[in-house]
Amino acid sequence: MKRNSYKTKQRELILDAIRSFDGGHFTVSEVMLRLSSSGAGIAQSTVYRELDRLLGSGEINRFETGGQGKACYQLSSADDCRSHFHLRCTECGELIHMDCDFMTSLAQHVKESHGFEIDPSRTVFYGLCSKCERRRLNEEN
Amino acid sequence: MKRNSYKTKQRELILDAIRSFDGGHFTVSEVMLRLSSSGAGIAQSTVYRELDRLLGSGEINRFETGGQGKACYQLSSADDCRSHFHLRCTECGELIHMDCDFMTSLAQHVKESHGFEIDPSRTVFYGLCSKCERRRLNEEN
DNA sequence: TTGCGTGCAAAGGTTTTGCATGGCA
DNA sequence: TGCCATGCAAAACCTTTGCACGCAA
Repeated sequence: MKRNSYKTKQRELILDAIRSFDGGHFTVSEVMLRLSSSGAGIAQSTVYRELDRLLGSGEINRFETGGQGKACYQLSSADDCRSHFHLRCTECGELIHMDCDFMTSLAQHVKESHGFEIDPSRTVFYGLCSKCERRRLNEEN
Repeated sequence: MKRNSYKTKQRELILDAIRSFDGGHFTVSEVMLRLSSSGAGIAQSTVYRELDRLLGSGEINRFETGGQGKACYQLSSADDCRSHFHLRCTECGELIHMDCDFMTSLAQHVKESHGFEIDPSRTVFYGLCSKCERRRLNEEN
């Protein structure tokens, strides 16, 4: 038997909690919150270890939230993530899915000119969405 | 008198240390190292507070290095930050700085076609560096 | 029975904060 | 003199790790 082979109640509960975010992003503390409000007494270290495992097997993705804050995770889904990139607004937090040929050539360019194989499923562009940029401009006046 | 008004020896020394990185990136601990090797006895909290101040006044930028590691800073210079993106290898963790015109047109495209203003200083591409990819290919055989 | 998984607590590392003292203006 | 800036240490925060016990197979 190798690792990741046991089916335990904790793993089931953690997966349930993760799925309850409906494909959206979540942090460790958010998972903990859902677990404890469901009455499950699961240690934080167990959550961290389980997320590491799911990360390793590709079942979830982890992206960076910026700053020294908490790590942000997301369930990977079949059609998701392989073919497109994500944009996250640093102001309102909205996650935008971007299917775009330009990105394909971007990955190609980075591969050819910089020898780096980009993984779109793990890459998030940070910046300002149009709504927040407009609002910010208005506030400046 | 408002804040940021006093000229102190510590500020001068910290600025000197920052400039000694020659426009390159640096972390708080690296700044501390240079300071202490110069014989300056400056508290870490002072460095943090000074960096916060410089960040607020726009004299330096902070970008996301990924993971829960240390924050990475860089002196802001007019030409630098527009085309400067980062690549992080998910295998070995190496952070690669990529100065590239292609990225400028990328940002332009995303802005025009998707209405999203990318902030290069906060965006990190994740994937495999050439070394790790080669190693992985070798291991598969 | 075997050894992976879990819980608990402590450790680890970076960043923040409180408070008394020091120093610029 | 008035206050901001500093130093020191403790706290806060997220994450990792060590170890003994529990439990799936």
